[in-house]
Amino acid sequence: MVQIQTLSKNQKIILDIIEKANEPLKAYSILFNVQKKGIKAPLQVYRALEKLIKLGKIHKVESRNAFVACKNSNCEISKATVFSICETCEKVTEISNQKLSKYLKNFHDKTGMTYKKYNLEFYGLCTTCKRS
Amino acid sequence: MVQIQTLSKNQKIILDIIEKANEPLKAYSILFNVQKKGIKAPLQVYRALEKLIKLGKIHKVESRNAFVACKNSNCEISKATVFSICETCEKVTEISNQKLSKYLKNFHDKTGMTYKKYNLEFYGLCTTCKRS
DNA sequence: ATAACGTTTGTTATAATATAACATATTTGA
DNA sequence: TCAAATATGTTATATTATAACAAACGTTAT
Repeated sequence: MVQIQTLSKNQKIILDIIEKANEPLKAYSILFNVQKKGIKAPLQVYRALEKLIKLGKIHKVESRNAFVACKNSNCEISKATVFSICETCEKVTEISNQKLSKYLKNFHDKTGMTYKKYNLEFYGLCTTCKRS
Repeated sequence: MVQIQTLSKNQKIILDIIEKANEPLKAYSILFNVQKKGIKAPLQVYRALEKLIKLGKIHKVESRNAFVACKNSNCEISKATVFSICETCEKVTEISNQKLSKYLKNFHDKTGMTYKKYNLEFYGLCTTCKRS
């Protein structure tokens, strides 16, 4: 049975804000932005974020404690994320590279551990910051 | 000139605890453990952690806000980390795989961004937890 | 030796990030 | 239609991390 997931009110509001932002958003900055829409408490934000992550609509950029909309797998549940992060301007880009994905999906270490998902973050200098 | 880095008192104390632990340690759990040694404030811990990371002696497991000793590059500054994390027992292992390291070191995306370092975290089930 | 510099320490206060616990409402599905 | 699952609202609190300032220490060049 195909599950068509409809988002709840809070989830829609929060996804909308994250999608419209062109940078990763922090939970409390999201909270600030949605207070006029009736979402008053951190927990309401965190609960929506949790669900949106589970659905693959957004990702958490772990090293930055920030959240970005998924640009790659349209509406699919994505458990494999790769980001490039500029350490100067903090610009974050989700990388979609088939070869890399395939390589990582098939990676297995000596221990025989099964990997269900991964998160890879590259840190460096973006082309703009490299110039200046 | 080769710089032989000697650690300061606090740095030694904190590195010692992290090295002796067989699991990632949280900053405040480290703090609790070193209070008998005179380290009383969070900032003292965080400052030592920051330095130890810079020296490559320890790594931060970003998704867990926890710190582990570097098992791989003995005393070298390590900017390329790969961890496997069991989502059930939370066991964390640093992975040292030459092929993977080489692959990631040479990776470059379309944008031309220069990567100085990366952090990769695999999540899954370790062999022990798989059995039960 | 000592001045100058960078690093480390100690300390208090506070900011930023995230979850617990409980009551109620809403949606979904057999 | 009623039971189960999901979502909401709310208050309180836990956890993680940094700001700001003053003092001590360590290294190096004179």
